[in-house]
Amino acid sequence: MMSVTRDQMVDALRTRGLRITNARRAVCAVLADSHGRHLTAPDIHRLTETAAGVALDQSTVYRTLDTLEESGLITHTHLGHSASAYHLADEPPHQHLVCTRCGETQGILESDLRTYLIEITERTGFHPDPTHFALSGVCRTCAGDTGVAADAATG
Amino acid sequence: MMSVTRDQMVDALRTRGLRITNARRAVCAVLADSHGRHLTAPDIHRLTETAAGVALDQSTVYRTLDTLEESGLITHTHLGHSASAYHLADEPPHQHLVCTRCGETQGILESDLRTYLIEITERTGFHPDPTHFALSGVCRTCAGDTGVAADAATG
DNA sequence: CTGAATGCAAACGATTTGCACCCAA
DNA sequence: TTGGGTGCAAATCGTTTGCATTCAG
Repeated sequence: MMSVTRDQMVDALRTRGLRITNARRAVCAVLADSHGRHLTAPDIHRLTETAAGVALDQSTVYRTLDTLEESGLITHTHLGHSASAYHLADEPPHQHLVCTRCGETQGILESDLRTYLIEITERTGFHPDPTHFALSGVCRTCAGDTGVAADAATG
Repeated sequence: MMSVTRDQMVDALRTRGLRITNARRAVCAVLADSHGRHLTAPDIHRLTETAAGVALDQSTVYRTLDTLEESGLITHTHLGHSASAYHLADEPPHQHLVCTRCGETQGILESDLRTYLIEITERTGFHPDPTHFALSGVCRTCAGDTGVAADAATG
């Protein structure tokens, strides 16, 4: 299942009447090549130079990410610690689960949370979007390690 | 329904063998007086001077908040934008719902999300703690304003 | 040619840290 | 008395901004 290519992203920008620059090509290339990993802005900044061979200023990276997000090509998620994570918008919507013990992040599809989303709306009238924030807790492995799962305390 | 008082917090610190200082008394006073509002560290810093009449250094505020959190008296939540929010730990555990349109934050009790929590654990083995991160979406009012609720897009 | 993008440098807001000084116990 | 706390100043990290320069269209 191939996701968007760099050229498709670039085309989308062109269609929007935006200019196609080396900076934008490089950032798109890095994101198109991210294979589902969550990259932070500093990550992307590094990778445009390392992987795409284009040295950009950090401000250009941030401005480009804003542009891509406004164009609907990417989204970002708050994982809590430090920088936020950027994804291709064409990945299936999912919520991130961050383990407070080992720090690992896994995803759960938004479609798997149907019951939850409906429950919140019924109780509060609020229509939730679980993709924008992570959810913390204790992952299967860490819970299994100690046999304790109840102390899913704030970390 | 009265929540913890400043003196109860201070006593808890004393019991833990920690020293009782003006700084700690002031921070506890501000928090005990927060009445469920979510205060950021900079808020608390300001309030210790404004409301408690004690001028503290910001680093002292952060160190004190860490101490209170380690002592189990408070918790913090990521609301996404800027600083994180601190609460008394004796408030019933709840997840924050942040509206991407009007910016308002409401809470939903963790106990009301039982189905959700169980569903996630069953599907992934992950034991979630919904209190540490907010959840974004569109609140009842904003959804009603436009009649549109489907575009609960990341904001 | 001309405004949209970029680079650069500096600012910003939240948070952290090293270190000398001070006060609670 | 003494080390746990504090203040101060500076550093760190992510992110933003003002402004002059450059380049895509």
